[in-house]
Amino acid sequence: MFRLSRGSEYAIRGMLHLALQPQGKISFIDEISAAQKVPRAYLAKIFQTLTKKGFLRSVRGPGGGFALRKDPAEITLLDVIEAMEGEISLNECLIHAGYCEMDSICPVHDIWREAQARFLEFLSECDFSKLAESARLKAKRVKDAAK
Amino acid sequence: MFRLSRGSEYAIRGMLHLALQPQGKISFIDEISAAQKVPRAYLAKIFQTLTKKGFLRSVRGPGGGFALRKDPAEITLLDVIEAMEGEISLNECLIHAGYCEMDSICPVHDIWREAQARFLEFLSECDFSKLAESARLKAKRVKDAAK
DNA sequence: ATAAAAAGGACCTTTTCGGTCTTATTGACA
DNA sequence: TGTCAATAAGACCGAAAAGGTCCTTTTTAT
Ligand code: FES
Ligand code: FES
Repeated sequence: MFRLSRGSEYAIRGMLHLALQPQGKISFIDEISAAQKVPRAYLAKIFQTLTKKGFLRSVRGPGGGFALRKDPAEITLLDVIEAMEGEISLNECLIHAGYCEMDSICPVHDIWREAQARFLEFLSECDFSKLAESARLKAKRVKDAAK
Repeated sequence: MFRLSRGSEYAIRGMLHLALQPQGKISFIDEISAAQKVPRAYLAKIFQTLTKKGFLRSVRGPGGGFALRKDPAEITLLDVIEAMEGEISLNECLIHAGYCEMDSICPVHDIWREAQARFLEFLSECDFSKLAESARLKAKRVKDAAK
């Protein structure tokens, strides 16, 4: 179906939520899953893997929760998506050179490579400080319009 | 996993095979599936749907087979992929406006829309006459190198 | 000690993928 | 007219992935 997984989407929404908090603030899963409308248990699992991958800092025990481990500007959309889905390749043939015996003949190969490169580049240009910024702008616009 | 389906790949390889034949030449499934290393029965099914979608012309009975129905230059990669996978949208939220209640707030939405637009544009710029052309070039290069 | 959090992992249902197989049709040709 | 070579149509299937749930363990603030 060629669609990003829900897991990635949830991960991104969750991280964005954290990026919008005051720096270093610990939020807990319940709050985030409610705010972002993501199933609690699922989000918990997602945050576990994001923690293992080094994007989040987790604190256990009462008052515990999650916060970003890195500067939002240091985390790109691509990073998060790859953390969730593994390395992205549009096509089996792109996974490792040599997988496809037709490499040297098949002209579609080059198209995939180029399309993928552009796509990844675009995603890697988008970091969470930018996302947070534009989320704030959007929220403001909505508020202003309501007045 | 964010990968194009094999179905699309096979479809593209099959169409490319046809695009490389002299115009109007009828090829049969057996020949194509052997040349492109695609399971015969599967390719047959794929060609059925490509026929229904108007990309191929099919001829039944002895000596029957398939040929392109349109000028190769009139068929783009995007056309074929969409024929196989349905309309592409990177994200559930992009399928129809209004699906996602967070449209007006979520900043990721715009990123998806843009990324998708670029991706689709790229694929729609690649038609089968170009592909055939570069396939011929590649084949020639391989042959020359073998000398 | 208690309770509030995350960590870890087993398990589960539904959907999609990537096919196969069987049974029609169709039509060229002997 | 019968036979055979081809596609058409569609039922069916196993494996994998998506998208979760649930339960137990560990940590830790109070
Ligand atoms: S089929 Fe492998 S690169 Fe085209
Ligand atoms: S969550 Fe729907 S657009 Fe971002």
